[in-house]
Amino acid sequence: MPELPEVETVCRQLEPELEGRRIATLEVLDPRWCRPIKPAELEEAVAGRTIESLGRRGKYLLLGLDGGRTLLMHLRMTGNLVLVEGEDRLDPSEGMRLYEGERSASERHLRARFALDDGRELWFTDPRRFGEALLLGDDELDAHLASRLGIEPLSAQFTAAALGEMAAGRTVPLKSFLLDQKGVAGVGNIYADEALFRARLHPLSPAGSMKPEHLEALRDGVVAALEAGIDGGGASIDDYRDGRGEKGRMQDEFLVHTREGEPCPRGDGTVERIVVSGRSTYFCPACQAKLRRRPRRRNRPARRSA
DNA sequence: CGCGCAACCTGTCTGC
DNA sequence: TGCAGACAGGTTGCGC
Repeated sequence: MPELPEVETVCRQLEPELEGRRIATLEVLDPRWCRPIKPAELEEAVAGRTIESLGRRGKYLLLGLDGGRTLLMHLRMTGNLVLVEGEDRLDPSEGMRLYEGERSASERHLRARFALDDGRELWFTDPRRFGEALLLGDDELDAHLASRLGIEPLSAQFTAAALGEMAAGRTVPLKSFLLDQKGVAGVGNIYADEALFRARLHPLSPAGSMKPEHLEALRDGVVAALEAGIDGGGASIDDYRDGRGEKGRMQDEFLVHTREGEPCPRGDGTVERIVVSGRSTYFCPACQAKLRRRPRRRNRPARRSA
């Protein structure tokens, strides 16, 4: 679920609220949340620390603590990080009335809870339990991230040339290419589809088949898709909630993702769904032309002039 | 090395 | 209504 725009939204909302706050206690309710270390160990290491920053790298959230350590969190498919207070505590996301003693969905799925020094709480909820947290020293942090993540797509380093270097010689479909976090960090299934549509590129085109104009288009498409996601406050297809427990609006703005059978926004054709490396993939076959695999230039016969 | 796919989990929806 | 099966935003590790 949460891709770069969703994580960025949470980050922007919570950073000003959390910066400078002291963590009174941390309670880890699900041991697999912080595996391999034991909940008690993490709770002790985090309690009493002051939050210096909340940042994002790819789809990771980085909670910077005093003492030179960072709590790295990943929401995976269904994780949420929500600041709750007072009455909201019953259920920050649904506003449902509960029977006496009944636990809300958020409470049932609560994996970890930070109590802050101002009485508010930061909840990590996650129905599917894929989400994770890891406490790292600043030196380990860099190595950990560097081995997993490539270029930040909203940074100046993300150029058509850089994209070309990554794609050179690759036969993977463009869709899979975009999903690889070691290339472009933060693009997931939703924004890969949206970026390819914007770039007018077919999801099955081999990554190495892109010419300079395609690389430009893809760079622009990725940036535009991600910025639209951030502007829309993220996409809530199902579980995603922002840092305040609210749904995003981006799901109403999708150009092709989840729009199977609907007319192409450019009016060119009908959106189709295919499966690429196991993931649902939506595109318009009329305006996203499939590129031919680039032939290796070897013994190319001289072209005849017409 | 590059690539595709199953596995990790739970919840929800569809079709019989 | 009940139940089996498919499917879901991500990442990792394994096999080819």
